[in-house]
Amino acid sequence: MDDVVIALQRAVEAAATAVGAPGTNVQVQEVPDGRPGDYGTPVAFALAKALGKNPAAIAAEVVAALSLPAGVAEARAVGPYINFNVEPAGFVRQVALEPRRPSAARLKVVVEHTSVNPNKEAHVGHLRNTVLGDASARILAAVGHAVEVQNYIDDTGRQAAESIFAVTYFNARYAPETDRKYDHWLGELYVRLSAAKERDGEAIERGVNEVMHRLERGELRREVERVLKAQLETYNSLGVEYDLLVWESDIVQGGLLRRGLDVMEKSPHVSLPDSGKFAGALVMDVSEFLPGLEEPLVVLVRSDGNAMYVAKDIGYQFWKAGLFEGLTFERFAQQPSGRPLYTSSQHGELHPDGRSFAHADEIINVIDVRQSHPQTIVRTALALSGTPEGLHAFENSHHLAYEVVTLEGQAMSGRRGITLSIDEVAEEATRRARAVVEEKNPGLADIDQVARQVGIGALRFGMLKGEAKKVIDFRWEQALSLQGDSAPYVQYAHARACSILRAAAAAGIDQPTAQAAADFAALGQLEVRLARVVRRFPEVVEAAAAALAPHQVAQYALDLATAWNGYYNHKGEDGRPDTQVMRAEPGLREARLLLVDRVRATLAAALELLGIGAPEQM
RNA sequence: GCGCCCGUAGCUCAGUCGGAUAGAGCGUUCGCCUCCGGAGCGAAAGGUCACAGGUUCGAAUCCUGUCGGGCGCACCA
Repeated sequence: MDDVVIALQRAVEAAATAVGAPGTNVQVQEVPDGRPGDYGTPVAFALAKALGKNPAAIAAEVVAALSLPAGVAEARAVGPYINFNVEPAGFVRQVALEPRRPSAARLKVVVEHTSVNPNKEAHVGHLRNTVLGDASARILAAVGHAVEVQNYIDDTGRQAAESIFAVTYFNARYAPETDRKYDHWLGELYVRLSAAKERDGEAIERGVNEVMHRLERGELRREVERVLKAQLETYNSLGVEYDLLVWESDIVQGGLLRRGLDVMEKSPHVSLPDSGKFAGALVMDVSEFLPGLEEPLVVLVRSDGNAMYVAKDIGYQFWKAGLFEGLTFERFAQQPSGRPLYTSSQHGELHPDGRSFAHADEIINVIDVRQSHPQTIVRTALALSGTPEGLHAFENSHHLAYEVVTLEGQAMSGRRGITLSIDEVAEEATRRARAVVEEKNPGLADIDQVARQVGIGALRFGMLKGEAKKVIDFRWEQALSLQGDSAPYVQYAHARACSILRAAAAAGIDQPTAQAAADFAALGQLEVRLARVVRRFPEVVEAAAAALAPHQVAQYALDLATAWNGYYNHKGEDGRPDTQVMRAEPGLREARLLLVDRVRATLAAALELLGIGAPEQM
């Protein structure tokens, strides 16, 4: 059987043709609570204009001309609206047993996220990036894309150099047993070095510069890897995994920078002025694509011969789009789920384990909104390259910009000590969740795991439930809340459904048994309302993927949990519960059970897309 | 100065393509476990959707302007 909404759309279109308005675009939407009907359409408004009659009259006419599709019980004009009631039996049955899937896309999508400087522990601002990127990758994969997650390692930057130099400068030695986690330990040295610049600036400058040169030659890879591994531990503990680490030093040594510049140098927009402000530097004129800029010239290579970050990124983006090769890879680690993590490497191979990287149809860069300007310039370079591939990459690359996370209204700053690490927050979140689980459910077997799922879930959800372009001011009570608009609210709804299904299993009712015995005709309006929300899931996922907006999935999860909780607690006119599942009479019981099972699976799927666990008990 | 983003309940936020009475959570007040999990549910109170014009049968949503706030405009990244 066709999906009801699609069938209704077609039926109304046919009726519109019959009353003299062929080709009308019909939208069918859920009827707001308190109005008659399950689905409805405002199409009469549009027809009124075309046909020169009033909308209510048209609505009546269309109703008369309608031939109702299977599964729809009734159509009626409600003022200018045309509303429909579905047949509960068929509708709920379809929702429960024949879940729709998102339409299958099949593009290669490269998502770059995290990309934290490997010189200190990651903070909650990075958490937002990572969680947003991770959820986006999951959602894109859910609609059928082949997603590759890359994490860019800026190992040749000043920040990495300062941290590494700090170790020798302070003659520090890391003691794994007694010292803090390595990235925290190193981060502290980094801050100390910044402070020491006041009295010993010149020597530190010399030392840092020397380290930078060694980094560029890839000589200090082990040192960088050590911090990186500590950072990855943090992300893995949040349920975040990657496919590939791309090192900036490899981009340079592997020739991506050179090849990118070769392409750019052929562009008529790129020049090497021999006089003026930019004498001796390689500059790109972006005015054609970015008009109105005060300074339309962007430096790619400085007059001293050093490439700007933008130039390296251009090479990297070209490579992502498949304009050229240049990187080789090797296996780096096995991640908790078993998914292998690869890394770029000077002595790797092009196709390790038969894998192939980059060659993206679509490129998504998760990076904070303050980088919008340089991101735009990098993207513009793709267009200015003058190559068809570059133009294609330009059209298919997106900057997923998100606003910053502030701490009590203040911008985070490691140097000023205004910062909050992910590890610290995650630990506290888990601790709080554990206290609640112990109180509510003392005998729970895997309490540690559940506390993690709930605590980390709350944290992730807090980062994802709103739009990316809104600033998040981090506050403990809000970020770690276990009630209200939160992950635990959704998880609780899920656990509640699981509990009913456990009772069913104990009574010997499994899926096939339930399907054989279910009497969907016994269902009513309450089930239709719940099923209506369930039905929406695939379109929500599609929309979230198209808009790169994981918050739409988060909001949906809340909607579904609310609908389910409302159903669960519903009382009839006599004040007694009238939606019980296991205490309902046979037939009705099984039909409700199947719907509850679908609710459970949908809640779990929505949480999964957000990277949040769905414990069966909590 | 130029550019981008934001402004919806006391606070934090939802609100695809313009559609029905603008919805949640937190906080406040009241009610609900002799009923499958009360981390829940129901109800009350709380709104000139920043402001002013415009388009439209219809605007929180689209357009223009104004006012507030944030961010960005390096031979840094």
